[in-house]
Formats: sequence, C-alpha cells, structure tokens
Amino acid sequence: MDRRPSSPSTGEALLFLTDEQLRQGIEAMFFAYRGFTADPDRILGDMAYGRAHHRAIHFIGRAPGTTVNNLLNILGVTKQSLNRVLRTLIADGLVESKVGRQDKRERHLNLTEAGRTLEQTLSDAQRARMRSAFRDAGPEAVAGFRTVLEAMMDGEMRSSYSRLKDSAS
Amino acid sequence: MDRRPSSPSTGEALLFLTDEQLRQGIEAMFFAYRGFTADPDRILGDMAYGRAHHRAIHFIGRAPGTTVNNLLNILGVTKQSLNRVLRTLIADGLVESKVGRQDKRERHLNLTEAGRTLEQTLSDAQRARMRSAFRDAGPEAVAGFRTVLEAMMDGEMRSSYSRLKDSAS
DNA sequence: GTTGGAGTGTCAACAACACTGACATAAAGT
DNA sequence: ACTTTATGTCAGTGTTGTTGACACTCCAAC
Repeated sequence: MDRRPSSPSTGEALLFLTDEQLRQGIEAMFFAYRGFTADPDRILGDMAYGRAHHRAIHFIGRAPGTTVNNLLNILGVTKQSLNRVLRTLIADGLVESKVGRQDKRERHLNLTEAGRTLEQTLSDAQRARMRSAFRDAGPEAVAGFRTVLEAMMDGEMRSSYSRLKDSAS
Repeated sequence: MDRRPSSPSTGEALLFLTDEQLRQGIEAMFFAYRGFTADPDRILGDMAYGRAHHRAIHFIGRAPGTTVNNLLNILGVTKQSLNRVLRTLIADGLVESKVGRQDKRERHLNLTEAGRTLEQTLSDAQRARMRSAFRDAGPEAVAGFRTVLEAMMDGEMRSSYSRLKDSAS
C-alpha cells in the first residue's frame, strides 16, 4: 500500500517519500541513538556520573580552554543545569576552571590529566562502536550518513558542528 | 595530524578511520538527534506530556494491539517507567488497554481516536523534518544513512527495528 | 485439585537531570 | 555613573529513569 513509483516530473530527481519510509527513518534514528549512548552509559553507571557529565567532558576535551558560555551554547542546556555538572567535575579534579586573562569574567575550562583519562575511556567505547558501524557500512554509506545528519540539524547546531569540525584541521 | 593514508593490506577496501572522523560522526549524531526531537518536544512542552509519552504513542500506533511487555522490549525501559506514562495516557483517554482474551495477564494497547490525532500531530512535525533532510540529502545519502544506523544498533534493537519494518509491508 | 513458579502488570519511593525564576558578583563597555 | 555581559548559586518543579514490594493470572508438577 502507498507504494507510488517515483515519477519524475522535473529534471530534478524528486524524491517520493512515503510516510512509511519516513517512519522507518524515525525509528532507525531512535534505535541507533540508543546503541550510540549504550556503551558510555554502561561505564558511567558504575561511577557517580551520568550522560550529562560525558557530554561536558567530551566538548571540553574537544575545545580546550572554551568558556562556560560557549559550552552552554553547544550543549543547549541552561547554565544551572551545566553548572551542577561542572561543579562536581571540578570538585573531583577532572576539569579545571581558570579566570580569563583578557576578560576576567570568563572562565576557561580544561581537562586535567584525570579528566583526559576518563574522556579517553568513554570515547574509546563510543568510537569503537562508531568505527565498527562505519566499517560495516562502507565509505559511501558513511558519507550519506553524515549528509543526512547535517541536514537534520537545526541551524545553530549546524554552526556549532561546523565550527568544531573545522577547528580540528 | 593523525592523517594516515589508507594502506590496504588485504584485498578488501579496509577503511582507515581516524579518531577525528569518528569524533565527527559522534558529534553529528549528537546534534542531529537534538534536531530530531526538537519539534515534538516543542509541541509536547505545551501539554503535560514529554518525550516518553511520544515514544509510547508512536509505537502503539505502529503496532496496534501490542502488549505491555512487547512495548517494554521495544522501548528498553523498565515496566514501572512505562507504566507511569501509560497510566496518564489511559486516564486521559488517548490509549485504551484491554485484557487479553486468551491470556488474561496480558493487556492489549490501542490508540483511541484522540490518541491517533495526537500521534498524527507529533509525527507530522517529525516527518516534516525527516522529509526535508532526506530531500536535501538525496536518495543515495538516505540509503547510506539507514545502513550506518542499522549497523550502530544493538542486536536486540535491530531485531525490533526489522520486525516493525517488515510488519508494515 | 492444589500448590508453586513464571509471567504480567501496578503502586510507591528515590535519583538524575532538565527547567524556570530570582538574585549576587565582578568586569566590561558606554 | 549606568548598563550590559559572564558567571555562579539557591530554591522549586517536572519528566523520566531506577529498585523494591506486591497482586493477579497462567501453567505445569505433584
């Protein structure tokens, strides 16, 4: 049912997307995201940390010296939410916060040695799954994967994503 | 840095995935998932419901007459967690629960008319974004997207996913 | 037929993590 | 001086996950 053939009307290859195809995309996204977070969640479950800590550590490791405000924009949470997480990470010696030199209002965040170690542990698990998925799927599929995901982002997130991508030249 | 050329050792086109490439995949997944849930979340924010209600409604709509236990396996949460959500949905007349005829331990779940309406509203928003992303990315990219996501799932989830996919022939 | 274990669903209490709102401090910018 | 920006904190609330305890139903062994 609902299986129309693609009848191109214009020169452009217009995609005829049935609700069923879109639904499958939605469900694929749901199940895959569960797999995506499963490994770090398992590791974090044993500690006193959760997914929020993982995200903070990831992006601090990714953009060392970033400010609280910048991190806030990337993560898309409120400062109260982030602060709770950062407070524990700093208290536990995984993250250090230094007052800015030019602008003393800012705090620049960096991972400590211990923080980098945890970041590695968590990322290794997640990267292993991503690597395995990429290998299984092949290079063309990976390119498509990234194209669709980029198209699915909101504008601001796409900016954050690109900025991070380009910064790691 | 960290930019090794692909030095194939076997006949297979071995993929050489740098940590940087994997990291970008991870971040793409993170940002895209935010976009993916943004629209339904916005709609649900106005009501007394959250993302968990959306998921329940989605999969009940997808597999009418399903049992609580089956839904549990699909969603991957505890039955207590699901029950709280189901209770409110039933109380609000969006879902109806009928005792099984053969096995009276089971409850079969179905959307009411009101439930179907809400499901449509939520799905429409999410499908619109998915459709737009799929259109922008093109058919080859979409195929790759699905391939990678499937490879990223855990085994059980892949089963659930396939079962749902096939049931909608 | 009764009993005990497995399957299923429900209620209660707690933890993690998001939110809003209000407020304090310090440093820039005008 | 006044305003804005960046950050941190306290208090309160809501959603959604968890465990623990318990009731009902089925089925199979005794």
